[in-house]
Amino acid sequence: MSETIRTRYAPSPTGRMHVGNLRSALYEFLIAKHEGGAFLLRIEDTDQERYVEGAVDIIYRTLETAGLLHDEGPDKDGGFGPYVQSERMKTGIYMEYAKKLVEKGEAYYCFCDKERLESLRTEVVEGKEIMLYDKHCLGLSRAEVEEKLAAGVPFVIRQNIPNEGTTTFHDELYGDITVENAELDDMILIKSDGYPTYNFANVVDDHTMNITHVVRGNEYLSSAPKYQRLYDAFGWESPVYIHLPLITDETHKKLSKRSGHSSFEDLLEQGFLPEAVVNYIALLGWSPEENREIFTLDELIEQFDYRRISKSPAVFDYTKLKWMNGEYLKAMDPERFFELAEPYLRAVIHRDLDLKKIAAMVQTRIEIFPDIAEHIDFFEALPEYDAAMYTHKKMKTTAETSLAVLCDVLPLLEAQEDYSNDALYALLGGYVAEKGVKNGYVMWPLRTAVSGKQMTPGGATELMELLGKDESIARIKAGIAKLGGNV
RNA sequence: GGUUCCUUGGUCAAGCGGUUAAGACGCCGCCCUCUCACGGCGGAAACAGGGGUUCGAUUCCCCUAGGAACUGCCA
Repeated sequence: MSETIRTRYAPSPTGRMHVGNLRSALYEFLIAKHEGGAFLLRIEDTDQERYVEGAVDIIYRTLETAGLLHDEGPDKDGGFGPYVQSERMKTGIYMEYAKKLVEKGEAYYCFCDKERLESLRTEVVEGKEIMLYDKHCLGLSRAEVEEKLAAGVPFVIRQNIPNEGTTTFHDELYGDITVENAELDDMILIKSDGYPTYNFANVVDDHTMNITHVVRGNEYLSSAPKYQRLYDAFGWESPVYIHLPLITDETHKKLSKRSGHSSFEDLLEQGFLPEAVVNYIALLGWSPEENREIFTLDELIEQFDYRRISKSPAVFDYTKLKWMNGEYLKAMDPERFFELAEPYLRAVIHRDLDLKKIAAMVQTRIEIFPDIAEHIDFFEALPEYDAAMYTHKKMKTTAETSLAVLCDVLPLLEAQEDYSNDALYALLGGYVAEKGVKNGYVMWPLRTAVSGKQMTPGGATELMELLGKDESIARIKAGIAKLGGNV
C-alpha cells in the first residue's frame, strides 16, 4: 500500500480546542482511518505572540479523551519529524525552501517598512481596510538586495504572484475553483523574525511529511489558490484538498475561541460525555448512508465516506447535543452510570441513602449530569411546599381528600415493618381496593407529602423505600399538619 | 467594497430528472403510568425568488436576493 492516506491535524497551541477544530481533527482522523491510513499531529507554533503555555498538553489531552489517537506527532516519531514547527525551523527547512523559490523568481525579498505598508492600506467601507502589496521590492536589483541583506536591513520573503492569468485548484467537495491572479496578494512566506507564516510552513510541511489529503475548514478556501501556486512553483504534486463546511453558532457566525464559543473542555465541564460530543459533531456536516445517528468512534471509522460531507455550514445545536448525551446516558451500563453520577449525587445528598438506587431512578430522566441535582434535592431535606400542591384534578384529589387519605393511611404505615417498594405498594394497593378509589387518589398525596415536589424521579412507594420508615412517617405527619390535621 | 463559497421545515439533514419531499432534535396531542421521565402512536412545519433546458425540475444552467468566509509579518 504505497498509496496510504496520510492526514494531519495541525493546530496552533493557543488555548483550548473549540468545537470547530475538534470536528476538523475528527474528520481528518476518520478519513485516514477509514482507509487504514495514518493520522498525524503537527503543532503549528510559528506565532510566538499567540503561544499559550500548556496549550500543547491541552491538545494531547483533548485528542486522547476524544479518542482521536495520532499515529505520528511530537510524542510519536514516525520518521517525518520534527512535528513542531518551531523545531523544524531550527533545521533551516523553511528558509531553505523559500530561497529556492526566490531563485526561481517565484518569491522575492521585501524590505518595506511598516510605514510604507501602512500607506498602501486603503479603506473600502466603514472602517474596513484592505491592502494589496504593490510589488515595490520586486523591482530591486540583485545587487541592491545583496547590499540590504549585508547591511542587516529587516526583510520578509513574499510570494510572487503575476498580475495576469488565473489559478485553479481542485477540491474534492467543491470541485474546481478558479480565481484571477490579480486578486491574489503577494503573501509573506517568511516573516521578519525568520519564522515562516502559517501559509508557507503548512505547504512545506504537508509536502515533506507526505500528507496526501489536506483536510481543513473552508475558511481556507479563498487562500487555497495561493497554496496551489506554491505547490506548482516547487513542482510538487498537490495533495487532495477537502475543505470542510463551517460550524456556526445560532446567529450563523463561525465558531471561534475569540467569540467565546464553547471548547471541548468546556462541554465536558458542563457534564457532557466525550463520546456524545464526538458523535454529535460527526453529524455536523456529514451524514451516513443509513438513517442512523448513534455511532461509536469505530462505527464512524467504518462508515465514514468523505464524499458524503456536505458543503453548507451547520449550526451547532446545543439542544440536540443534550438529547444525544441523554441517549448515551440511557444506554450506559448502570454500574458505569453510577460511577460517573456519584459525585453529582454526593454533592446533594449527605445522609445515608442508597445512592445506587437513586442513580438508577435518575438515569432515564437526565440529559447531562448536572441535571441530577434538581431531581434529587428533596431526598436530602423536605423542601418548603404549598398545601395547594395536594390538589390535582386528574388524580381527583384536593387538600381535603388528601388529608383524609393521609390520616387513614398513617396507622397502616406505622404498623408496617417491611418498607420495600413491593411491600408498600401491596399494602397501599389493599387500601385502594378496599376504598374503591384510583391509585392516584392515595399515591398523589403520599408522594407529595414525602417529597414536597410536583414531580419526582420515582413513585410514592419507591421514595418511601429509599427514605425509610422513620423519615417517611415524619414527612407524612408534616404533611398532615400542613393540611391542618392533627397528628 | 472585492473575491470565493453556500441556500430542502426553527435546527441537523436524506434526496443525486418522475417520491404522498425520508429521518432526527425541538414543539404540540394521545396512550402507557403511584407524579415526572422513559417508551409507543400521531400532528404542525421545508425545496429563497425569477428565468431557462426538458415530456417532466427540489435535483442541470443562468440571473437576482439573502447568508457566510477570506481580504494580517493570526492560524
